[in-house]
Amino acid sequence: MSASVSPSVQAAELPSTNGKTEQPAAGETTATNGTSPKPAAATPAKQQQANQAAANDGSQPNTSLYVGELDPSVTEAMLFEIFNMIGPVSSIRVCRDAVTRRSLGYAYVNFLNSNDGERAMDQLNYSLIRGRPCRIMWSQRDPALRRTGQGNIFIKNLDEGIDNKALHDTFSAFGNILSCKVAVGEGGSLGYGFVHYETQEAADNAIEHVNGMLLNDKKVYVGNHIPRKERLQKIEEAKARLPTCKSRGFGFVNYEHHDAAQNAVTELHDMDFHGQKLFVARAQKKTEREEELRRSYEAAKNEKLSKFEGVNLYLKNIPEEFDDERLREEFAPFGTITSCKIMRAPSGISRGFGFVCYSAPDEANKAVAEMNGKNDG
DNA sequence: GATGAGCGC
Repeated sequence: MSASVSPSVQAAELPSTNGKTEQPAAGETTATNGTSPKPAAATPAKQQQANQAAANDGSQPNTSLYVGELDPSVTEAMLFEIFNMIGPVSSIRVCRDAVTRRSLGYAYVNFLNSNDGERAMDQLNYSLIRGRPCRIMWSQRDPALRRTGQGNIFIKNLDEGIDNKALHDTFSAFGNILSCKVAVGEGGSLGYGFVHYETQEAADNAIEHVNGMLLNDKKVYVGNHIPRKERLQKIEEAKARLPTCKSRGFGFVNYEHHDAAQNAVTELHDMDFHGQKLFVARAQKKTEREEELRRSYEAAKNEKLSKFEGVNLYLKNIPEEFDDERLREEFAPFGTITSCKIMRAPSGISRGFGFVCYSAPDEANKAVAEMNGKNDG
């Protein structure tokens, strides 16, 4: 025998919302006793067929609701009291475990008249039943839509003041919402939630417009919902691909044939690669590479030396208060100065020596002849 | 920081 409860007694105490005689919503129950009215005709068979047909072709029958997030203590009778205020209810069923009969936390509410479902959705969604906000959706027997996750989005960093209704109101601007919920714990909002749209277009629209925006002064994240399993899997994949230590910025590629290696050097050396100039050259032994670097450093040094040969003057006992400009003024009369520098400590204080470089040796010679040993006074 | 659960007589 079914454990469903006939709500006819409670129903009799409710104010009639439509002036007509209340229909006892006993359609789902097989329990009868001598005093209750005859089990209601509930939804006429034809109406049920029509509803089912409508549900099958994707449109809504407007009369069948799924009511979720119910406390296990919620009964058909309680739901009848609430939903029959909207319009005559034809039947209610709280789904229960077949063995333990414990409530599975959801129920079906069927209305007699079309559009009462819509009104119930508007007026009762997220209302508290036994202290818990219920979540109302259209009854959708075909599980395909729920399984694909199409149009399902995830929102995080929600202000604690944002509840189901507020979340629904914010996100209803982007499309038709099938289901919406803020995750809650003992202390209220957990700061994240879900909005499942009818279409992926609506979801994309919501992501585009709300991701990174302020909601109650908090910058929220909005993205496609990724099931936990998939997410963990992605994290693992990412870990596997990432190096465990920092790259030193160089590596080696071995080709099978010399031609290919040669070609790589020709084509890739100095090429822009992720914003950096790529260095591609024949791989050298460490000692070979060190030798080459030492030689090129030596060459650069020699070039500098020869460049300054005969034109660069070393000066010492430069007055402490001199700056480069003042030094330049002193030495300008003897030729064209190409560079001029007083050496300084990191603190900026003059070290009392420096360099003046002329464009030609005879200029430098003239400066030495005129300035060497000269007192600044 | 965080990625639910869910569809019947």
